[in-house]
Amino acid sequence: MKTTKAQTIRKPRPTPTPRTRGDARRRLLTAAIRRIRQRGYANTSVDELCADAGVTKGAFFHHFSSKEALAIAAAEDFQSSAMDLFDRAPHRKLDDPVQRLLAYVLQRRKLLRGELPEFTCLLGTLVQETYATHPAIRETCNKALFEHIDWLESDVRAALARLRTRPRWSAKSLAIHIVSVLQGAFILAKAQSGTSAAIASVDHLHRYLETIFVSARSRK
Amino acid sequence: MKTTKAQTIRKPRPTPTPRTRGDARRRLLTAAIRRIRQRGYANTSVDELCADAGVTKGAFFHHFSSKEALAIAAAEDFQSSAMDLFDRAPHRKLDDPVQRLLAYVLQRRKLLRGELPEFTCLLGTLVQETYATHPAIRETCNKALFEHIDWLESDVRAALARLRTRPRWSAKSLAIHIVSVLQGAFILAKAQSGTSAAIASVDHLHRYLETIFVSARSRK
DNA sequence: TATTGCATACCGACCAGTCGGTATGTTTGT
DNA sequence: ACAAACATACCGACTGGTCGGTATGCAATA
Repeated sequence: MKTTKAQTIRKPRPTPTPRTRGDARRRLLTAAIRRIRQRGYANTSVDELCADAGVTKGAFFHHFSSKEALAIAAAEDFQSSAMDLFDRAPHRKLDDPVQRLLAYVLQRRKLLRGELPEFTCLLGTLVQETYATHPAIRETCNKALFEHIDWLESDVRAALARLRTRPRWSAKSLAIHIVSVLQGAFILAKAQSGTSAAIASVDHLHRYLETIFVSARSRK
Repeated sequence: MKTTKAQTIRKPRPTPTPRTRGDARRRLLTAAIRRIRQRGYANTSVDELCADAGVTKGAFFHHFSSKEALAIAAAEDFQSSAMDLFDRAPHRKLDDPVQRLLAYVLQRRKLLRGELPEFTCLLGTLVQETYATHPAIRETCNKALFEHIDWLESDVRAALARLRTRPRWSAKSLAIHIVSVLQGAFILAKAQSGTSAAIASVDHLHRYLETIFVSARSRK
């Protein structure tokens, strides 16, 4: 097991590595977010991920202790990117919380025009596959999903405050419903290989919100 | 590689197989429907499935040409069982299509009280994981999902006929939305390891249907 | 006795993770 | 100012084990 001479001297120049040093982690995360959304967690191998990211296995296990650890990091990264995307949207500056909510739904509707692996949710994909076998991943996805729900809830709460009569359901339950519809829409889009069903469902969600907050006249 | 005599004579009594002959296919389907819902397609191995079903690999590949073929058969079987379950429910005999729809949603809500691998949808789980890699599975799930949607659509259509004013959206779009909400609810249930979020979402769906078909006074 | 319905043994491909090693900074003692 | 000492980033061959699928045999039924 000591050094065999033949092994010690391998190649004079293994790779000149023209790529910038230090971005392997970022590249792996990006590759994972794309790949897992497209092919699922179990069906994505570490080798594929490395090839995708243009790094080696050594780099992978230098930055992540396991495949599961990468998935967890990817879920967290995905969530923070998503929050950025939705929180920086111009309609966020609207004064009316009802308008903010409706604009959010329309923003998501617009996103459906892109490609499938771009608009689908990593969290939903991941958790569906791993909830029973990888508790740590499940918990991370749950946390991220409810972070988003909480974020929505504050707008729902503000919108509810403008209603004349208090409904029997909570602000949180409606925030949950919004996320639920979106997740379901993604599944139908995958089944269809198209977005017409997803759009139809999101449109109904939009109408539901209008019915609640607009048709029922607001206090203003 | 020809037969070695020592291999030919193995054990005098390999297994008396007390199990009834001829049910291996059924057992494999049942095992697959449970297991894939719980652990996903890629993470379910043929060996596990065989162990679960109490059959051997030989039996597996006698009945199914591949793992993919089993998944397709399981999806079809799952769909026909589900149709049975919902179509034979007592509330199906109600005259009012609106009541039938509301009762359907309540039935699904009630199912959420069971265990996760029992009420979740094999089709949604399967298609999310395989849509990009197994076109045949995707297509089967799509077909099954839209069979269910079509089934719902006929009630929606009948319910719409009772409304005074025709809405701008189609009967099919609402049927799609119903399925979408349910699929989303399953994802949240998996993330939560609980059903409170799923129930909240299904309740909003129920209220939406009421708003459309009940609150808006019907022609009767 | 032929066909169907399994059982057992096995195979090559692939997979997550390891390990010995190198290349490139960064800090520190002099 | 400079080099030794250390730390970080990365490389890629290798391993033990698992996977889907195959080859072959045999027992029960028709």
